[in-house]
Amino acid sequence: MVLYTMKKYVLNKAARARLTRFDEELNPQQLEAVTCPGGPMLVLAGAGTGKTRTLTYRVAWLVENGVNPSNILLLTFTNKASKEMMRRAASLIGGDVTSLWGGTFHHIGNLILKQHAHALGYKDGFSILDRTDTKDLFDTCRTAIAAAHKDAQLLPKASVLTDLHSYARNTSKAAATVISERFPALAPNAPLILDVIALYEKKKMELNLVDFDDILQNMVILLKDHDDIRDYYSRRFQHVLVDEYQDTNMLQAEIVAQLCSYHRNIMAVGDDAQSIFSFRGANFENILNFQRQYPEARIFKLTTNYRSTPQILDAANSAIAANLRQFRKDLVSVRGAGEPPALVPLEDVREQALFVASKIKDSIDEGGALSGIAVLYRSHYQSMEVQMELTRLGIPYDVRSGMKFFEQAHIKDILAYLRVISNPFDEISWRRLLKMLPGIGNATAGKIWRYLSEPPEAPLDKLHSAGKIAPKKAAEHFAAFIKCIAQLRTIDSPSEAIDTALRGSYERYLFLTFPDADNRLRDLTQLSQYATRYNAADTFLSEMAIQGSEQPMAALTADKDEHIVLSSIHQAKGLEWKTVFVIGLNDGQFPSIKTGRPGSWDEEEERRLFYVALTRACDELYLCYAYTSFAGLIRPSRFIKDISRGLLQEIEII
DNA sequence: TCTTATGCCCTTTTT
DNA sequence: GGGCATAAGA
Repeated sequence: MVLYTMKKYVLNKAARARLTRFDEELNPQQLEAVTCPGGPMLVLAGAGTGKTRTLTYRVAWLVENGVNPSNILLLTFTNKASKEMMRRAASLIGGDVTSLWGGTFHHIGNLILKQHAHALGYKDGFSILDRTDTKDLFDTCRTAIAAAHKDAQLLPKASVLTDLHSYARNTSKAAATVISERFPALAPNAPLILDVIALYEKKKMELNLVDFDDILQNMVILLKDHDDIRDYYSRRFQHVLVDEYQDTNMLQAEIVAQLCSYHRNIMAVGDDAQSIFSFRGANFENILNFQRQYPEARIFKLTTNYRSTPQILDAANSAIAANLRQFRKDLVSVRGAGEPPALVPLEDVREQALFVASKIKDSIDEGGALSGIAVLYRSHYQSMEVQMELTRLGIPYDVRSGMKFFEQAHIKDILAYLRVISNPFDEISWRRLLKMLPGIGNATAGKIWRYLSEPPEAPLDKLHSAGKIAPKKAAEHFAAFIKCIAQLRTIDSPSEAIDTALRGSYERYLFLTFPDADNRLRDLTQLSQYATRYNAADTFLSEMAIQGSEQPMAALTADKDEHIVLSSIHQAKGLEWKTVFVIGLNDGQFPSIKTGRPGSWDEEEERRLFYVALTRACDELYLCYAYTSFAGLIRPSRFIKDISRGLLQEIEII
């Protein structure tokens, strides 16, 4: 086990002077939470009440009061959020908090797991499966089980199996229970589904692979079953701060409980009305249970909203009021009056795109900042028309939904080269690489993998003789591939490895396969650039898998230009814009088609999502819906009708 | 007959 | 981008 050196943290005089401003810069509610001496605390913070601010000042206050930053753990929903908080905390105290551990559960979990991989039976260089890899592996397991049974076509698709399994693990329930409770339609196939899941778990271990849920589950195992490990980390982290507590699941709540078991200085911040990740096992009842779990907990409430005008806030409060399962807390805006949110009926999605784009154009012409505008929607595909219209008008935008940078085919392809070197048992990546060769499809790739994985020789050592299994058509390409892999084995630097894989074999495939090969090649060159900051492939690969959504490329592309944001509401969480357009507010789209009856649990979650969307806006809010589609007349979202009459202002488009 | 390649649908939300 | 049906190939 690695021991960390604790350096004494000394605060300089200038920093102390800055800190006297705390009571001027925080309201009494925030100040009380920030300066709480310790013990378990739950901060119930409504939308726009300065949650991030409170956490940031808390970090600064702790350090100011002599806590070494390396004894603080800050768990956030995205890595970006924790970096931003750390940066601001550092500037508050005019010191340095870089030794603080901050990031997502998965990020911190990966760091801890690396230290103790052997204790859990992993070999060195395990690969982390991202969302798409997980599905791939489930698909191969599904096919294998299907082949052994006649009625296999009844098996659900890999994506359904992935969700089901993940949900079961995140809620600590048996898969069979989840099937009967949440997927009753699948009940007749339950035995077969359980077989697929069992095979998936077995393969993952054999292939030295770790999926996202493993990271959490392994953390729980390490902390619960290994007294020395729990002792070490729970003593080390004198203060544990958790943001977005309403979106933690069973495993995460358990991890938090274990990590703060020694000092019991836990600060959980959350808002039950913004719990929008229950499909992933998140349970806002963790907030309720907090008081049961820590009976001595102090509760703080933040109810002053600094973000939105009273008109926007009234509409949001009115929208969420229909939810029965919630803590009541009406937020009060301190801002001056503004315009009521606009309700905009439009003929169809095309008109909707035209409206949004022309409004944005007007705003720019009047000198408005692009960075103050966002278009939010329920599902990624709803953004397409708006994207087209913005492109036509030459308005720069950044899309934050759909495929992640690291989930794109060409990125995954090139990383597969590095992955088989780092973890030669990575069947997923082997198959991916093999299928790129002409004439090799699923079946042949499977044959070659079975040959490679046969002991006693290691897969990488057997590769040179695997060409004989491939069809003649692939011979030339296969030889080049073998040569490329051999070359890669001698390279440590991930950046150099990417270049080698590109030149040695991938570039040819890229131009033969993708019409937009130029763009993709540019991405890969940038990826290689980015990789120069890592000197070992496995750290590079695991970071890439875990921080998938962060898109570090965006920062590198030097695209510092102003742009508007198109985002799913889920990804917009925690953010704010001066002007917000919420589009596609039609029943069937939002709430989505699968949503249950009014009053159901599903519907309440969708309504919370709606509430999150409305509360992203500071000054201007547009709620757009279409009244026709290719299918005929469609209805506006039932959530719009929940908002009291008079709070919205209907706009007529001529 | 087993495989690979291709064209045409549709698209929840994600660490 | 993924799933699925179908055409083409070996």
